[in-house]
Order: sequence, then structure tokens, then C-alpha cells
Amino acid sequence: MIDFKQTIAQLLSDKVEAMSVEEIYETLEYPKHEDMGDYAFPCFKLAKTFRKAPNMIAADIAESIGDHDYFETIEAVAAYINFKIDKGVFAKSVLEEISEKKDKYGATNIGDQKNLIVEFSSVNIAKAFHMGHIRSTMIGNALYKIFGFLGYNAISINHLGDYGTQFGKMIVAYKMWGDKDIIVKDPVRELVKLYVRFHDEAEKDPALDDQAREWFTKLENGDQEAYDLWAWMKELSLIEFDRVYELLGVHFDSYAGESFYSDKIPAVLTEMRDKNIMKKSEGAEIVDLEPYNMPPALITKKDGSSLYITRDIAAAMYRKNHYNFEKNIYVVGAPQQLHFKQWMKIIELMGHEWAKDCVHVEFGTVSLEEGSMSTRKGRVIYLEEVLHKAIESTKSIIEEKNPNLENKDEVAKQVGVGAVVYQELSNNRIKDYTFSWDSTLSFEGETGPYVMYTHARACSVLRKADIEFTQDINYTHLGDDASKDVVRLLSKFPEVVLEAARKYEPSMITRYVTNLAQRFNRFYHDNPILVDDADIKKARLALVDATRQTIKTGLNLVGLAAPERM
RNA sequence: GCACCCGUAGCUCAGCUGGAUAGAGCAACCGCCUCCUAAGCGGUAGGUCGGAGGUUCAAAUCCUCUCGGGUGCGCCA
Repeated sequence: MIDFKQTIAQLLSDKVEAMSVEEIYETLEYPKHEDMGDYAFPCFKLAKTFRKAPNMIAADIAESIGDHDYFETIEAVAAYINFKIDKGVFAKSVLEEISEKKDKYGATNIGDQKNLIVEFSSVNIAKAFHMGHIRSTMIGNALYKIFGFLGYNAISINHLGDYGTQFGKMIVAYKMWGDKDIIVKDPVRELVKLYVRFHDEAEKDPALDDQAREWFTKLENGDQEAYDLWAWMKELSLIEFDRVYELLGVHFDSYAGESFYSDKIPAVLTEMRDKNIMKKSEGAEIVDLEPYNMPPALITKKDGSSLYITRDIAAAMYRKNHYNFEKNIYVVGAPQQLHFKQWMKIIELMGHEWAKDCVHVEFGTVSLEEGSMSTRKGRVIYLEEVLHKAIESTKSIIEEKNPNLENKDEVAKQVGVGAVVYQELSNNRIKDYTFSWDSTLSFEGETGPYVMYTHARACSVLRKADIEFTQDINYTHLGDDASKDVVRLLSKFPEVVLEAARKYEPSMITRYVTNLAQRFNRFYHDNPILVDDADIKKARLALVDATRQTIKTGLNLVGLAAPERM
């Protein structure tokens, strides 16, 4: 692909001695409106060195550059020099690149196969896998794929919430009110019932909490009964969770959760004590973070046992030793921001320079109209239920619009799940939002089904094409604005992927793909593709194919399928 | 009390390290299937970018203050 930006920077550097090629390159921007051109160079900053008005400078430079084969026009508009790339040259450059690279268009090897960890989803065993968990799951999954695409050896870790006093509670609850036969029928929901009941009863009888702590201590000490119950609940939960991951198309390389790190904590505490960064306070051990404008971090309780933060420190140390990661990414909600800032600072204070390679990718909270989701209060919407409703809803639309479709169930699954996932990945991750069935089950406009539909239509045209369109293409036939808008957008895909990775923001890709679908639909509407004129047909098919490919790659990067018919 | 996040059209949101007339979708209204999938396309209407100062040739974007909403802050995870 021709690097037009670099070409422009070179052209300008001959005329602007005050700036280096690199500076010019950085200064180049995209014009506000596409009809103004493809690249623009603002001349404001040159006013001082040239001692002239910016618009005069722009006019003079544009004049002196004259014409260039790559560009349709190079003209000064106010203080800008606008470069409009020749449509044929642009289309040839971009479409041939995509045709050659195929599903590798946009891929890089900047990761150099170094290990990069993405910790995400991290659901709690014996608790509801609810709508609030989809964000971490799908943002993490997208980052996992995006970094893999950029050449990293990405490793996905599901840091299961499978430890802590809560399991003491579950054991107590099960022993008092549990019924194995009932639980086995609908494990997670029944376990959640026990959990909710425990909290209700513990309010009346605080002694239950003491029993729970005792049982957790037994579990930690390897008590057989406690261990068996814990393992059983974990197994039942995972079977159910895997069903959801299967639906979502999410895969984990490791399920090492909190329990996995429990035996790695003592060594960490020893190191922290040796390095003298902890001090005693009210019987507990803390790290004073006052100098860093943070509240102190509590590392051990006064009974000596560890806490959440201790486990995260141990986990990070383990991962550094075991994976020697280049980056260690945590996709965890924004409310835990302080927690992450604290332990990362502690790692730094311990003298580990790799603390800077740990990243907390935070995201906003999903709530219900009744308030935030809470398993304990029974105020949750199960993710599996949402997915199934979306699939059902999709199926009835298929029955209505495309009743002869062959693999309806498979497509309904891809589109329905896609609608739900797309919704999660369409806004900046930091935004909070309130769950609504209406918007989740809406399939028009900026939605997953819209993008998938566009892809399916492109596939459909290509299927009906009765002509080879891989060579001898006259790209000047793509001279209309609608075609060029598509080409221009296609050309930006690689930089969008890089930017999405740099900002840990999958929504950039989701939005890009939506934008591409919008541009393509306009092209599709304005230009008949399967026309009699073979040259025109070939050129348009090449554009359709490149768009099809790029939409598919983009969808896949954020964990969405791209069905060929729907 | 301290800290962090958000505040752009009726609603949901884009708007990158400041730059040219602030953009989409939904909802509303009006059009488009003898034509490649109408889950589509086009049009109309809708905004003092929460407010006030400041920096700058240039601010939705940067700084300060302020208002509104959310979140976090030693023995849960």
C-alpha cells in the first residue's frame, strides 16, 4: 500500500525548511469533511517563520508543489493545504493490499511473539454469571484477539473468584439447608439461593459468620470435607459457565483463580517484610501509601491471614516469573481502580521495575433500572438468559425475513449473541450504562446485526458474481464519491487496530466497522454491482470483496462472527 | 473529609496528542423494493458542547474554579 501520508510529508519538506519530515508527518491531519480532501496540512504554525499570513503561506506552498501523479488536487483552502488522492490510484493501492493480505490486512508483528497476559471475566464460583460480567468478558476477549493480531503471544486468564470467606458461607449454608439432588438440577441458581439465604439468616444470627470463617479456615488447612464440597461447587459452576463462554466464543488459556495463588502468598509476605515496606498498625500489617496520595493498603489482617490485595500481588509476581510477560493487563471494573493503583505501587516499592508493565483496563458499571446488580439481593439478570432471548428474537426475524435460510439455528446464535456483545463493545468502556431489554433486542441502526447484515449482503453479491475479479482491474471505475469514501475508510483499518490496542479500547474497532458498513451500504445503494460492463463489474466487485474482508476481520477482532447469509 | 470517573441533539453515544461549517444511531415526520438480502438507503427537524473564568492566532478538546450525577477509601472480594 502506498504511504500517501509519507509521500505528502516528503513533498512538503522540500518547501518547508523550518520543519523536518517527521514534524510535518505529525502535523498532517484528516480534513474535517471528506469532500475537502484526504489529508490536510495546517499552516498556522508557519506564520512566524514565514512572516506571512497562514492562508498566504498555504496558497504559496500549494502553488509551488504543483501537480503530482498521486493526487487529483493539491489546493490551498484558507490556512490549509488539502491533498486529494487520485481515486484510481487510491483504490488500486488499498484494494490490492487487502486482496493480497486477506485476513492479515491490518495485522503486524510488533508484538514479536512476546507474552502478553489479559486477565478478564474472572467470575465468582457459586454466584450468578450475570449481565454485569459480560463487559470484562468481552472487552478482555477483544483485547486478547487484538494483541494476538498485532503479533503478541496473548494469554487469556480467567482469575476465578474461587476463594475466601464466601466459601465458608457456602459450606455452612449447604450443610444446613442444601439438598444435593435439587442443586444438581440447576446448580448456580440453587447455590445462589443458598448464598442469599445465608445472608438473610446471618443478619439474625451473627454466629453463622463465625462458622463460615471457621469452615474457610478448615478449607485452607486441607480439611477433606470442606475441600470436597468446595471442589464440587466449583465443578458444577464451571460446567455452567463454560456453556456461556461457548455461546460467546470465549476461550481461556488458564483458569488459575484466587485459590491457585493461596500457597504463593507466604513467600510474598516474607519478601515484603524483608524489604521493609510494611508496618504494623492496629495489629495488622499495612503499606503506607501516603507519599503517593493514596490511603494505606491493608496486607494482612490482625490474625495474620491474607486479603484480596495480597493475592493480587502474589498473582502478579507468579505471572512475571512464570510467563515473563511484556504486558500484564487486567480487565476489571472502574470501582477497583484504587485497589489496582495500590498494589501496582507496592510492586514498584518492592523494586520490581516491571510494575510499569501492569495495566488496569477499567470499565463502567452495568446497572438495572432498580439499581446496581447484586447477587446477594437477588437483583440480577443472568447473561445466559439475555443471550437466549436475543437468539430467540433473532430467529423469529429470520422466519419473517429469510425463511428459506439453511442453517437458521447457527445463524440465529451468531446474530443474537452478536447483538448483545456488540452493545457491550460499542461505547467507550469507561461509560456506565443501564441495561434495557429494548435496546439489547434492537437490531436496527448501529447494532451488531446491522454490521453482520452488511457483511452478508456483500457475500451474497460475491456469490452471484460470474466473473473473476482478482486481476486486470481498472480502478478508475471507482471514481464516484461513495466508492472513494469506502476506499478511504478501508485504508484506515490498520491504524484503527493499532490505536484500539494502544488505548485498550475495542470500541474503536466496533465503531470503525459500523462506519465502514454505513459507507458501504451507501455505495451498495448508489451503484449497481452486477452490471453488464465487465470492467465496471470487476472494479466494483473488488471493492465489495475488500469491504467484506475488512468487516469480517474487524468483527472477529472484537469477538463477533460474520455469517455469510442471514 | 480525601481521591477518581462522567456531564455534547428528546434518548444512547462518537469527536484522537487543541485547528476549517460539532457528527452518528434511536425516537418523530416525509420519501425509496419491475433492480445484487428494505436487519437497507435518502431527506426534514433537533445542539449557547453543564456553568464561569483563563491559556492560545485557534478550545467540546488544555488549566483553574464551580454545579450536577456516579464510584472508591484498614481487617469482604
